[in-house]
Amino acid sequence: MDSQQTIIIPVPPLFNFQECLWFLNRNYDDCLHVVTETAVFKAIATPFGDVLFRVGEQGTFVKIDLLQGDSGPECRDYLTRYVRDWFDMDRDLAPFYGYLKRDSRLAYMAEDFAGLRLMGISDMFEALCWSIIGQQINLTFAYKMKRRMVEQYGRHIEWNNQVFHIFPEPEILANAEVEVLRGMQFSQKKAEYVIGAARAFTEGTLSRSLIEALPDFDSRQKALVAHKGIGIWTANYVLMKTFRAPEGIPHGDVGLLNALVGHGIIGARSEKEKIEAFFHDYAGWETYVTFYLWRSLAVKPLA
DNA sequence: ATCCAGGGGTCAC
DNA sequence: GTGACCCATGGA
Repeated sequence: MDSQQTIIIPVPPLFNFQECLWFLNRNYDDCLHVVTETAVFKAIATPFGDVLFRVGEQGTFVKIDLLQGDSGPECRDYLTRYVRDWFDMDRDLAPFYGYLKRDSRLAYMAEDFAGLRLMGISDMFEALCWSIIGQQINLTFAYKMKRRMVEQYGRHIEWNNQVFHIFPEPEILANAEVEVLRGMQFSQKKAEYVIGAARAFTEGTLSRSLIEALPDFDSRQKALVAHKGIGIWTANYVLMKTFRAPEGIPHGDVGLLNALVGHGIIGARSEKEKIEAFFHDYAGWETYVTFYLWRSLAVKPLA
């Protein structure tokens, strides 16, 4: 009985749960999961209904505990795949670490961030909305806006006197009003973009399966950028987080550029050819090195 | 007040 | 395709 509510997954080499957990927490207030010292709680919508689960570590296993919702075998399989994807557990990082260690500027990352995985956002609609919200504003503020939107439009699960939020469905946000989002400090355009994205999903002109069906990175990027409010940065962010496309470099990203300057890889933000050369050296791992550079921007608080 | 923040759209060339 | 310019909304 109890065993049916627990799933264990052997951890792959070069995997460090605590590093991943720390990234999920950082110093931001993400409303879509709750991180403790040893675990992360998350509620999601599944084909089997809303589910609340906890991901922790047990020896050399990642352990998923089902706390609320369907615990049948199909749902457990779904959650297993979900967590494997979320933590990018099926990737062999050895080649990437090979590149890092040959790069004197970034070699320290292979030690300091050892086992950190590129944390994904498997729900493309969520990834898209989040990247629209995050355009050109600081992350602290972006997380606040996301929280207001999720609390207003999303479902939630209550468990142990705590609330766990689920990202809103496109059908709900498609009928949201710009004025309401403006009240949550969305700019006019940002409100229009999010609602527009939700309508594209409900109308079927945009979906994960549509993008997935396209043959290559360029056509996927192109299909995304065709929508209002989605530029290269936003499209590539989605391709990185949802589809895990290695080429999904968030070109022009302020954090990325700051990290490149900070590591002496470029002298100024405008040095486009040096940036290109840098990513050429990490071919196949462009988004991973971007993720690690983002990670380098966040300083771990002293114990 | 000033500059910055995990950009996008428009419009000329 | 590229670059200049404008836009929005807080944070520090």
